Amino acid sequence: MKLSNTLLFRGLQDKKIDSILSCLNAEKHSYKKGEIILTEGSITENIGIVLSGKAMISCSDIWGNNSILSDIPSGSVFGEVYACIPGQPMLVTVSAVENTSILFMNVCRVLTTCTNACPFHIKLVRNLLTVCAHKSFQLSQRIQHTSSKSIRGRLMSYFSECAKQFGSNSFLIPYNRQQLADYLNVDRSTMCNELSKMQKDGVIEYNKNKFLLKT
Amino acid sequence: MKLSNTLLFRGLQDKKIDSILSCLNAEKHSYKKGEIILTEGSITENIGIVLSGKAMISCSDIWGNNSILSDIPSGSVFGEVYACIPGQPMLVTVSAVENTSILFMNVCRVLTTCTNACPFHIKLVRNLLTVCAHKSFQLSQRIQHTSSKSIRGRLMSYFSECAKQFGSNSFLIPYNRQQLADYLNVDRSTMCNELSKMQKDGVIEYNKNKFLLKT
DNA sequence: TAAAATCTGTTGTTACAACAACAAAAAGGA
DNA sequence: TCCTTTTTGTTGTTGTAACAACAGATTTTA
Repeated sequence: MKLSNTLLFRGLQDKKIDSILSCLNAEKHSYKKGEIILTEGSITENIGIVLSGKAMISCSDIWGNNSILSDIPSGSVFGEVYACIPGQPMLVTVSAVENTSILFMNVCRVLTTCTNACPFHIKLVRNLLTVCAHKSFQLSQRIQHTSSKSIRGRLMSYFSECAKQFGSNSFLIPYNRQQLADYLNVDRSTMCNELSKMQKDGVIEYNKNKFLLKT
Repeated sequence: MKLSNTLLFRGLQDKKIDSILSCLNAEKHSYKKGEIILTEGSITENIGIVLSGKAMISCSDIWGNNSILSDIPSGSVFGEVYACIPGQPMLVTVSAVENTSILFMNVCRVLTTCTNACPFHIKLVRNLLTVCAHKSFQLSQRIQHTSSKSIRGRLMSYFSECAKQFGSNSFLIPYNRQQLADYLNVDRSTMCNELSKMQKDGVIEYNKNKFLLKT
């Protein structure tokens, strides 16, 4: 993953990025599939950016129900919310969906006023704002997808968005069945059942992670 | 509502705020209880700040189910996500819960790079980042509160947060019953029923909007 | 202060989603 | 290749939440 291609570093040249990285004490870490990257309840002032692999943000209640808030593909950022609200313990857990390498950065310097107003820092703050807005937007979407009472309604809401984003009625989803169920906050087996029905009803077709939304 | 007391203008002096307002073409508008302020599907590059009254963010699906994402008390900001993602149509509707006056500001200037890097603009961008992070955090919380399968679980999750925020087991909630149900994504009557049961069970006590969480 | 409108609480019925338990298929390792 | 593990799909049962319909309480306003 090239950093200059990410939302966070968009518009910054490689040289500048390097100097920013050292300024922010960037550190690389690796995680195996399933490992926890940031734990619920912990406090962090670092943001992370996924260099390779994939992570996800989730939370679970006292009964062990697991909810996925969003996936974090390569190039995406996490922890920015908590970095921007110093001292706020995390409500969520970030974990590696596959073997993943992460670049952590301490963004305090960029956020506190004491910084010398160098144009790259300012650019970075603006980018961070964009990233934060996108995250917020994603969460709104997730809330929308889980607002329907019925499983079919939730699936359709999610699939509609996928189709829109892919620009095609045929698309891949980044989740397996259990993860999709956790994202939509429903029971996996019941959801599988509903998917079959939808296929029978001619609403969708699917094969593994590839779905076709029939109009 | 004094602007210098808001998160968005924190740390800026009244004089500076005035000059920023004129720079951002700030305009005041008034809305009657129930009126829609921003409609789902529309495009805006303005952010709004509630000067007096109260608003809320909601969305509704094709069946007419209404979901409340968050309330916007006096002094709070809305629309910042869409202002930061130019061209993105709104997924949600903002409406006035009571008679409300709103100050709209066009923040494009602050966001685009062409701005002269005056320190007040930079401060404003940083504040906007904080606001955006808070909004994201609020949405995470809402997702958590609706992740339980049971109504009681959802209520307890929400009440726990309220108690924590108030710093007391006794607290006021900003929603009436219908709104609370829409926030927690459950049926109002069933929720009322559950509230009674919880009171019978000695878990909570309540009177109108005042709740007591018994440990 | 009476009437209207809104909000809250209650009950019974019904539908649908959770759950458990298992079978089949696919992926991963030895 | 076979064996193990993980993932996906199926079925039946059960519980719980949605829904409808209404009564009582509270607020609004004429």
